[in-house]
Amino acid sequence: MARSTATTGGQARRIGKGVDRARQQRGELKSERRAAILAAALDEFSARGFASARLDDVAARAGVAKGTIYLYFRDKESLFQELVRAMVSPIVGAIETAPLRDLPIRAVAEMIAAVFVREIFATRRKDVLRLIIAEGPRFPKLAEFYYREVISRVLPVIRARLELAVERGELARDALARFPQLLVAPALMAIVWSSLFDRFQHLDVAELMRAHIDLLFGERSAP
Amino acid sequence: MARSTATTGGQARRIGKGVDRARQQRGELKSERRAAILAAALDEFSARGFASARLDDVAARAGVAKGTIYLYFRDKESLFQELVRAMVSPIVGAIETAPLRDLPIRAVAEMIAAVFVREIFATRRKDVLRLIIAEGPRFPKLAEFYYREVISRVLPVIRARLELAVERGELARDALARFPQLLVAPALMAIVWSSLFDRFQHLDVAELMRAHIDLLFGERSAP
Amino acid sequence: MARSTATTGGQARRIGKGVDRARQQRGELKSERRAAILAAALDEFSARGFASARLDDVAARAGVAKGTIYLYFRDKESLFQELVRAMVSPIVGAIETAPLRDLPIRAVAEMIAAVFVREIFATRRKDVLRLIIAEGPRFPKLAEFYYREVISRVLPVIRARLELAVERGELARDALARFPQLLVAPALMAIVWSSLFDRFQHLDVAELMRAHIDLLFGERSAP
Amino acid sequence: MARSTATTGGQARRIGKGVDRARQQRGELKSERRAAILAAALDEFSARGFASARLDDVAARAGVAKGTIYLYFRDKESLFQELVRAMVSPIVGAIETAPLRDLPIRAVAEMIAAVFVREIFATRRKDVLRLIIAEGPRFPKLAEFYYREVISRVLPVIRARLELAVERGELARDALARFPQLLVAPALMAIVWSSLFDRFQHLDVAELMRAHIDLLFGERSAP
DNA sequence: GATGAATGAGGGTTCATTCAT
DNA sequence: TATGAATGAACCCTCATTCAT
Repeated sequence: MARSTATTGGQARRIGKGVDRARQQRGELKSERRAAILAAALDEFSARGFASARLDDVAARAGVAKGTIYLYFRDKESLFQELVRAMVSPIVGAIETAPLRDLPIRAVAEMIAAVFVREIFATRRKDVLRLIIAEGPRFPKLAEFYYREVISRVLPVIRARLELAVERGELARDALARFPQLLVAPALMAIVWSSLFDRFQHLDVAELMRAHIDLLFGERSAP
Repeated sequence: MARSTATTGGQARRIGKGVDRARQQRGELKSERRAAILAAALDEFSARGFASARLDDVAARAGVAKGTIYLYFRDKESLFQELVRAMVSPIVGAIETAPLRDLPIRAVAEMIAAVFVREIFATRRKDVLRLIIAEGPRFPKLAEFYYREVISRVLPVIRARLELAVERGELARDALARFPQLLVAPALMAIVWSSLFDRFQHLDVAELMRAHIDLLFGERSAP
Repeated sequence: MARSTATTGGQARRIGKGVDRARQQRGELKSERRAAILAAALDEFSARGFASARLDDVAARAGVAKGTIYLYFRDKESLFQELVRAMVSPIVGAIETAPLRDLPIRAVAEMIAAVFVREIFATRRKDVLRLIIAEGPRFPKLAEFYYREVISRVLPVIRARLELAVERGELARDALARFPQLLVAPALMAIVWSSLFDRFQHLDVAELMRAHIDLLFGERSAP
Repeated sequence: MARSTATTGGQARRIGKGVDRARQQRGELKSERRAAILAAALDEFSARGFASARLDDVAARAGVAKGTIYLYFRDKESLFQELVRAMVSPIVGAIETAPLRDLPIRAVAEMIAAVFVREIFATRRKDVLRLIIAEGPRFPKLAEFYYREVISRVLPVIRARLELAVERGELARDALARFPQLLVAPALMAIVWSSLFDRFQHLDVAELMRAHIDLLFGERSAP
């Protein structure tokens, strides 16, 4: 969140005027504030849901006045949408650009599982996904955004690789290629389970994903 | 929903006076009203979520006055909880009492899938599950109820049968027995996908479940 | 405003049941409440203008809770529009149905002046007119309503009578017939003057109107 | 608007140094900014009324930052008052210093009408008058200012001339002398009508004023 | 039991004003 | 002097809940 300091600090290194430093600091302050509001919004929306979250609380948590939120976001819904966008957008590239063709299909699945566990389940993005699942039906634009930016970009790539695996004989059946959703269903289960039932019965998500892959591709080789 | 008729009819069996008939009719009326309110609540909660649903709309849809809701339910949250209870409770028995031991493990899985598609996905219970997924984090009691009444009763039964399958050699691996969640993850995917993305890309849920079972147990035999 | 009591009392005379009396009283209460809110709104809008008037104050003045206003009016603007309509509508008939043709033109003018002084200037309608003048430019619908309901119905009647006066030789010039606005301009002056300058210099409006008529039609005959 | 340039230019006449030129230019800039803010304020106040006008919009229209307004005016109300003062003050002199005694009374009335049409109705001053009429009741100081600066200076002059006309036999009646408001009532009508009803029915104000004078003083002589 | 008018606390949003730069 | 980000009081409107009838 405060990484920008280093970045812009590097850019402004040799300028050194007061005015520029002020401008630079103002720019930093602005994006820091924006980030603080987004972080606070994620906390509040996660804890209470969109409708019940109060901008008063978001502002207090972000350490700004209520009106300040409206300097950065048009309204509550806008804040929500931008929060989702900001968290979701960076994640797509990883899979899209991965060299899926050159790995064995099992390694592909393991990579996807690992990315999910490391980049989503272990981070705040898990909460964002939960929000999308929970609020999507009431925010058609949100669901559409997620479909367009994530589902429609990631799923075809996975399906293509699965079809290739069928052609290559890596997979005996085309079931997975026809329903790539089956490959990621356990990830969804992990998110829902953890938010609802983990306090009653802990679910080891990394192990769940491994078991899933074992089921699909046979026992794993020696680690 | 109209099952209550039979129940109260039984109680009033041997009385048969006009007054009692009135009382009986009143009893029927009462439970019909209650059912109407619950049905309307499901519609509204499904469409707008718990926080955004308005009791005004629930009352209008149920054809009663707003105050009447409070004659049957303590408050909005109570209505929500009782709605979930009323819809969830009847479903557990089916699996609990099924003769799982006597069926091949694949047939067990097929039965579970069939029950899900027929009794949940094709009914309003799908919406109830969606509500639990979406609102559970904000209603710990609700999540607990669902865990206690459904998860903790159904999952051990399934797991026991899966463990038996491992013992019997029906299953080569214990992955599914260790994580019976993997067996039902596609059902969760079906519910979430249908509520978020079906308008962009339809998902044939029955076929999804079949493909899932093929993956787990090998190609299906001739029907 | 409380005239409705007599009316409905007459209708319900011979029924005399508690239920009906309750219903009757509820109806009365409703229209009394509505009237109280309208009266309070007139006070507040007059004193502070539309934008600065606070519905909190309207509610307090009417002796109801803030939310109650919304049971009777959609929103603040609606309350304002209905206030104007309720006060303006009853006044048109008087001139429209008066037997203008049978009176000398001077008597017609005196009647109009008398109606203005008695029914508008001496009543709350004066404040309503002031509101229309002040807020009309920001409420095109309001100006249109007033034009349609009052101006376009009253002015042509007056003009027709003035044209008849020219034909009959009652008037030497057609100036007034071409610009009937000139006949009522002093009424406008009275309203504006009284709201702005009366505390500095009192304007005797009845005498102003008489002087106006003297100027137009010559010295008045013995009263 | 740019008259201030001449004024401050006169002060700096004999100095002529660079510094002073800078100071002079700064002075010009200052009063230009002030003028720009006043012009923008007139636009916004006219379009939306005092309470609904936003200083944000005034600043944007004037091409300055919001805070800059507060360098020139104490607060929103102050800006409004000074706007009215700046626009109203210059107009009084014209009538006060006109050689009313030497013109026939009809010519006096024609002059007043001409000044109104040319200097007020055809200019932004019309909007200022409309603002005074609309907002005066909520701004006692404003009404007082206008009464003191305009009404109490212009009306007595007109009245005196009308009384002289009665003495001289130019007027048969003293009605106009007793109520000089009657002379200017059509001007008020013109302003109000144009702001409310002109889109439904256009009013030819010049012709209205001519008809008014015809009514008061008889048919006009050949032009 | 049933009604629905009434309540009033609560929250989203606006905007005049301030002040650090 | 000029800026414009920040503030927070104010206000409209909603809606769960109550209660007289």
